[in-house]
Amino acid sequence: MPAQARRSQTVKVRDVAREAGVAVGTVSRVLNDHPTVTRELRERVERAMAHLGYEVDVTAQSMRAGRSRLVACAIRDFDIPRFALFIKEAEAVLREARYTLLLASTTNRPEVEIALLSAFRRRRVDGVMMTLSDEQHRDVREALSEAPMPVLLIDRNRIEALDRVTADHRQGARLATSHLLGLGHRRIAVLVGDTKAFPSRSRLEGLREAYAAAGVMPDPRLLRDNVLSSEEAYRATASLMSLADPPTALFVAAMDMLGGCLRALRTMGIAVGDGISVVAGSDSDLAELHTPPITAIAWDLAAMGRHAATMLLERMRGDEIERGRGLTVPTELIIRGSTRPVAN
Amino acid sequence: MPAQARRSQTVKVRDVAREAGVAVGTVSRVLNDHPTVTRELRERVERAMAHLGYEVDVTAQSMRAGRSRLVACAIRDFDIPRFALFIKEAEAVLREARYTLLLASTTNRPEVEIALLSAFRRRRVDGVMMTLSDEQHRDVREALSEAPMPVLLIDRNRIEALDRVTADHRQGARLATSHLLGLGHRRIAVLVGDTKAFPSRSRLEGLREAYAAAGVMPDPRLLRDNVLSSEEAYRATASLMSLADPPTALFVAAMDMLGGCLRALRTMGIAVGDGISVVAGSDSDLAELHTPPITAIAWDLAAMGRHAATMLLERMRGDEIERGRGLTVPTELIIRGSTRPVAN
DNA sequence: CCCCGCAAATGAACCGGTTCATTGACTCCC
DNA sequence: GGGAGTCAATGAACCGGTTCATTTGCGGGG
Repeated sequence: MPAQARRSQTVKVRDVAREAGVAVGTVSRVLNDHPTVTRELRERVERAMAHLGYEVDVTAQSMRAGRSRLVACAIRDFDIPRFALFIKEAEAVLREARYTLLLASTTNRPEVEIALLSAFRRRRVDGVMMTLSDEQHRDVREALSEAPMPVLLIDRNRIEALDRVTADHRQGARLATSHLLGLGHRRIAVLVGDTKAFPSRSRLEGLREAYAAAGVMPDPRLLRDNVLSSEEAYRATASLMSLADPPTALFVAAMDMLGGCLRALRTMGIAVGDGISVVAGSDSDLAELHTPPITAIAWDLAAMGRHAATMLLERMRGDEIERGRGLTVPTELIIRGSTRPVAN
Repeated sequence: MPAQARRSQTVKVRDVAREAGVAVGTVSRVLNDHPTVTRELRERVERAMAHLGYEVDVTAQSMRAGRSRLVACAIRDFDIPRFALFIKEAEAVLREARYTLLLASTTNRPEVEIALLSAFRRRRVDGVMMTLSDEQHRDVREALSEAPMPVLLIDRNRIEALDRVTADHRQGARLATSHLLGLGHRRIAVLVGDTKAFPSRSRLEGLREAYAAAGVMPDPRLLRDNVLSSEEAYRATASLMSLADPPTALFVAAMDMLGGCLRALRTMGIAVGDGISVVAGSDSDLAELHTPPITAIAWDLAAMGRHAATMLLERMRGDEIERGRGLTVPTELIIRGSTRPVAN
């Protein structure tokens, strides 16, 4: 069927109005559940719509209204297994409120974040939830402050004016570190991600607090930051375990990096538990079902997704709420067999 | 700032035209890289845009053009870790082509699939890639055939008119089953997902082919279908292993169900490898790093995502291509320590 | 010098809804 | 009976781009 023919065939409010013998304004009011329509006309219009197979053109509605019923989610990389849960729950909440989710990857680069914000504006997106590669980045902050729609930060907290949903990574890291120190470990290797971002900064804080509480000094040579991929985790672990005086414990304080570390340990023939104590920064089937099972920090990403969507919707509704609300989901340490007293 | 004030402040083509001293048509032609604009005017218009901070309104463009530069992806559940890879790669290809990805979950229900197709039409979405809960569902097929935009099926193949990207699950299942039969296993338990959908059907075909080639009859009492969640996998495994004559091998022929099975085996104190041979239907860190490592079927989901997006874009471009093109990515069996000769 | 042909530029009409000032009908009350 | 008040319904104007029939300008040929 030629596109043109199809095009001219589509049923419009005009056609519905003619069929029902009413004005276009009335059809529009029926469409939008406006209260000032008599039951009789409403029914006539609805019959006409059903009869003609009418479907509103959302692009026309968006153009007129200046909003799109779209909510964008931009994160650094959606190939983080547990993050899918966040998105899944957020989408469910948004769809329930008759919004559609728009998804984009920032690849953790400021210029992409800025370009996406601009694209979202041009699309008249109604709200945005996103991660940031660097909360201090001047141009990103400017783009955020100029954004006409509400923006909610995902696991970021440095921009006071914006709403945010975070996990209590500090607490998790503190628990994990205290646990290891309590088992007598003093040479604890730590892998963290991007220290410009909240989660890693926050974990480092928790780590330091635990050391301070124990009256012990951390060894900076055992810290590896900017570990953002499994391959980097592999290399970092390999290099740490090759030190003259290797660590007795490994704290993988980044999301979804456990696999890379375990691969390195296996390659080097080092046994988890006996050879080295391991704590995973995020829980997973792998951590739970490994032999031995791996002590891990856990938090509820599904709840984060739901809260993020809910808070953003509230903000979009324009309710008079104080700016920069923050919600923090707690973290817990699940102690399993991979962490053992240090051998003397 | 009041929305109304902001609203009236936005810069429009009209304003750019006035500033540059040209007609609105010219501004539009510059925006769309139309060739019949002299370099001088183009530059003047571009300067005016930069000066005024002009941003096109995509909703207006969409309304006029009847298309939105949106591509929708609707899958049954995005909380399938490996699927994130598909989406990630598809999004990258689409963004490269200046399309934005719209994401929705069908929760594997036909009525949701139909509702989403309708919502995509109303939004003038330019293309759709999706899974289907049941390719034979009458109403879904009708909704698909009435869709004005191209639809590409993800790992589904029963609708001849539609393009599709599939994995060769039959091959994977055949290899896995032959491998187990070759090790002497005759009591092989099998978990599959929804047999109304292509992947499970296809795996069952491969399974039967392998049995036929070996001249052995499968035991239907060892088959569990409709295993769609980890919890169901747990229960199915537990029930299979409680049989009077329990299986010697377990073929987890569904995506991402390995965790549930392993949990059940662990709870029952059955050792993978010695106690039972296990094959995973999809590869993962868990399969690779388990002790013993678990034999698994692997395929390239990233490539599937790239191909899906590329094929859909070609179709959207309206190129004269035969309808219903199919692309199949190969599967391979990665043999690891979890599959051993049957104990006699 | 004039006319033709071509290319560049113009701006009104259009896309398909929503909004709101206006009209029309009806009720209520004095 | 008539005027005020209420409420439903009307439809032209509008949202912000794009398109295309028309105009303008310019070079070249006769």
